[in-house]
Amino acid sequence: MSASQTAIQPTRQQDFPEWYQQVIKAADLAENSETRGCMVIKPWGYGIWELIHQQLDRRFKATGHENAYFPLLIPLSYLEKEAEHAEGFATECAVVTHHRLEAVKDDVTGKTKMIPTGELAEPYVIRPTSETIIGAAFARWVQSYRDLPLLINQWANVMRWEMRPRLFLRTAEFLWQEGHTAHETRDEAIVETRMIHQLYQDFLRDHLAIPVIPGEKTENERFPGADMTLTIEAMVQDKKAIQAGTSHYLGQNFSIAQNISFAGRDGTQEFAHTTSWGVSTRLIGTLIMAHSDDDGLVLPPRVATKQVVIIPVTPKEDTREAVLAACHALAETLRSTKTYHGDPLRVHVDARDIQSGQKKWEWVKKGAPIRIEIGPRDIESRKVCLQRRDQAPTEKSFMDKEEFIRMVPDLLQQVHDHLFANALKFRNENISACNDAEAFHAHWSKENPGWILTPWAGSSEQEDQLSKQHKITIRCLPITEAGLSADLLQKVAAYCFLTGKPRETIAMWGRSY
RNA sequence: CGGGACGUAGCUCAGCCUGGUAGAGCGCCUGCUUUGGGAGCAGGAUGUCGUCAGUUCGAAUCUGGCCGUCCCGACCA
Repeated sequence: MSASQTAIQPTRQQDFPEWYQQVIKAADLAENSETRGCMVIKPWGYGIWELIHQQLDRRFKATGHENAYFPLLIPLSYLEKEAEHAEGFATECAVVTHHRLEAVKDDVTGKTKMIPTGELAEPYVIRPTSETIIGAAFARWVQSYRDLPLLINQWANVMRWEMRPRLFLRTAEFLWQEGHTAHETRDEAIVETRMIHQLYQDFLRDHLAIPVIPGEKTENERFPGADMTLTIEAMVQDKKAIQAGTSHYLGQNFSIAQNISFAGRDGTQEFAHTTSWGVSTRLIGTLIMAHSDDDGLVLPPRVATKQVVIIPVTPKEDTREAVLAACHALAETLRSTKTYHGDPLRVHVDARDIQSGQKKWEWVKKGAPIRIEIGPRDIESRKVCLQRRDQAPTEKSFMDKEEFIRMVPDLLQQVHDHLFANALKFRNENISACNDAEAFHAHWSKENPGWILTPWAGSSEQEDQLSKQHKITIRCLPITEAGLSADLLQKVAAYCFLTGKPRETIAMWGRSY
């Protein structure tokens, strides 16, 4: 392969969706399975999820939540209880209708086929989300205001029969966490909804190096059955939006439908206020699209299963043993003495008997944050050859070994900060204010136009009409204290150009995945 | 779910129009050479041609159903 070529083809510029798929393949993250719309998550991809899981789980527990597990199959009648919710998920539910198979021999071909039999009296829906079945449990568990708040999280798989699957971003089955909480008052439930919203923002910033715009969904875009949906919106490198996490205040809709009621402080029966919130393996798709480049995956250090990869360079047979020993010794020192954000460093020595150039490119494509090469000359000079994934693959620097050991956590943090800064800069460059109809329509005639902010006082119908016309949505009504610069916000006019009315909110529009 | 394209070796694809039971490149294995770089040469292995049926003496090739993938649309917290 010639040196001028990128490791991934096509490039982001040439064909972004195809580039995305090629990165997943080159980094060995996941593949399509025989089962329609479902993915096989391979070890390098699953490792990212394990780290996301582990690190988010700590935050959930630190804020008082406990994990539990509920059934995969939900009685159809449960789903029917909340009408809006049922309607919202109706078109993407997989349904289990039988409970056994019968072997039937085909007289013509002689082959045995398994035929479903034993039809169920009541079908089960494979959970698309668990509000209803967890709500049913909550109804039993909550008797008194003393049982509240009830703060539960579940790590699980869910199934939504999507028409157009895309690895990680939209698959028929995906992994996620779903938090479900019940509270005594509206205020407490809203505090919870907002707290998790903030937790997600912090997590994406501090762990995935992804800046997000936090905001509220419009009624059109809300979770079916919710009174309020808060979202975090990430911009990826083709300037589209990805809804990366949501936190819903469900009001008393589900508690009334499912009778989650309790004896209040004054002895009267009251309905609980519930919330739900989740992030999924979609985060992996988001981080791929946010950070990766034309040479493959770029992993933020905290979710890299191998943060430092040491590549022995063994040009001569007689120094081979010494080089390998030095590599293993360095790895062991790093593992046992250094930490990054409280976790022991994850260090890997790639001692495979293949050419070191090939190894290097493999780790470039897999996105290892730091690569270290050690050869006979480096041992002699007590240096290491340092390469960072946030820099060009050809870039290298030599560093005193002791200094490197001391500096590793800082270097990882530099990689993280660099990724975040780049993503933030890119996003800020691609959000603008728009205050008149002509500019608004012109904006969406461009292929990759980025997001715009507009004053908004329109109706749901008007929102719907504009969405259909330009294949856009109001990504959110941004929380103005967070995410967006005061400069930019000031540029949004006080009157809605669509209606002529004083603006009620600011709307952020974009195309999305 | 509608419109289009496609499904042949691990990957990318040729062969199909004009039916005679499979090919290339890359990858893989072996050997030699090379060695601060995804190298070179030589040899080798790998396919019930998505699946089920039909037409035929004979199907990767023709016909139909089904399944899947990709693109566009609809749908999508």
